[in-house]
This record gives sequence, structure tokens and C-alpha cells, in this order.
Amino acid sequence: MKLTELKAVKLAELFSALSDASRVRIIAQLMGGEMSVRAIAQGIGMSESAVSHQLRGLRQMQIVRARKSGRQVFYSIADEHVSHLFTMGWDHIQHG
Amino acid sequence: MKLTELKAVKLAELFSALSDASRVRIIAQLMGGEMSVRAIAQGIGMSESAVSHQLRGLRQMQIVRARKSGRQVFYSIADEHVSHLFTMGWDHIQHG
DNA sequence: TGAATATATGAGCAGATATTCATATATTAG
DNA sequence: CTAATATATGAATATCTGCTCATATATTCA
Repeated sequence: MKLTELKAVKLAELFSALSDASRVRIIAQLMGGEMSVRAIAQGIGMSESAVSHQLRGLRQMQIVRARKSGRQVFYSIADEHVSHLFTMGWDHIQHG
Repeated sequence: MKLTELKAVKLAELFSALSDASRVRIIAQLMGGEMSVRAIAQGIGMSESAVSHQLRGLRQMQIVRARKSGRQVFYSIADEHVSHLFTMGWDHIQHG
């Protein structure tokens, strides 16, 4: 396992995506399918602005992807690596 | 997937363990087997104090475990869930 | 015992991060 | 067109984080 500096940073960034309780709640909701910003915000009791800010970061990290429809934007998990990672963490919590 | 507030925090804490490049380097080294604090520090070019601080957090999160032998303390990955999680992230980086 | 070595820890600081608030942009309805 | 709605974004702020430096503790060696 040879770890260059760049890869260490990339790995840290990946895990950072799930390293905050708000983002965890956002991702957990998206595990059930795509949702609008408003729906996410209401579902977890966060302001739409805060959710939008977090989604921006998640989008840039390619953790989620956005689909625009009319004036709404629907977000969903970008790829199954992410949901798999999330599920593994989830399982670990359940047993630990 | 029902996510209580407590579980969201626990999940975030778990991923936080790997959300920093220094910790990623520490974990990556420990993937090869147990190492002393000094060896870890030298291996990744960090001060022993900084490494010790990080190890403290990782210990509290049960990500690593410590074995004392004489005046040295050897650290290793606490359980295979962690190394599995790490490996998954690693794979994701390789292909992404 | 005293010196040297290995690790741990507390304080303090600099930089990062998450939120709020105000505002901007884009889309739809009337 | 104007008003309303959904989202995005910038600035400001409060909190959190990771490091350094100094110091403490524990263990071994002479």
C-alpha cells in the first residue's frame, strides 16, 4: 500500500464528505432516492441555505449529483461506491 | 434506514477518523502492522507530539489500539471494519 | 540514584468549517 | 411585465481542528 501525498489528501477528502452529522443526515435521506433541496432541508430540520451550502461541497466532491427540473433541483447519490461506504459505516455503528 | 441524531453523530465521528491526511497516512502505515509512535512519526515526517495527539483521538474512537512494551507503545488497527473501510476508500480513489 | 529515552498531555494559536443572514439568479404563474 | 418560488452564493461569525512548544510521566540504563 503505497500512499503518495496526493492520494492521502484525496482519501481524506473522500471521508470528509461523511465526517459531519449534517452531511450524514443528508446522505442518509438520499439513500432513499433523489430529493429536492427543500425536501432535504425539511426532512432533517436544517435551513435550505445550509443544506445548499453542504450540497455544493458534496457536488464538488462528486458525492452527489444534481438534476434540475423546473425551478427545483433534485439531488441523488453520485455513485454506489459512496452508498456502499456509507452502508459499511452504518453497519459498523450498529454493531459497535 | 432510520437515522437517529445520535447515530448520525456516531457515523460522522467514524468517518472523521479518516478525514484528515495526517490520520490517513498514520492508518496507511498501520495497515502494514503495528508500529511505535516514533516509527510512525519518522515514517511520515510528522513530529512525535503531533502523532501522539492524533493517536489519542484514534484510540478514543477505537480506530487503533495500543500495546505497551517497555517504554515504547505499539499501535495497530483496532478492528478489520476500519481497515476494510480504509481499503474501500482507497479503491475508490484509485478508480476515480 | 540520575540521565536518557519514549510517549502523553495541556495551552495557545492559526487555519478550516458550518451556520446564519442578506442578496442574487432562475423559473414559473398570473 | 410583476410577483412568487426554489436554489445558490458571499460575507460575517462562532466553533472546531491540528499543530507547536513546553512540560509531565514512565521506563530503562549506567
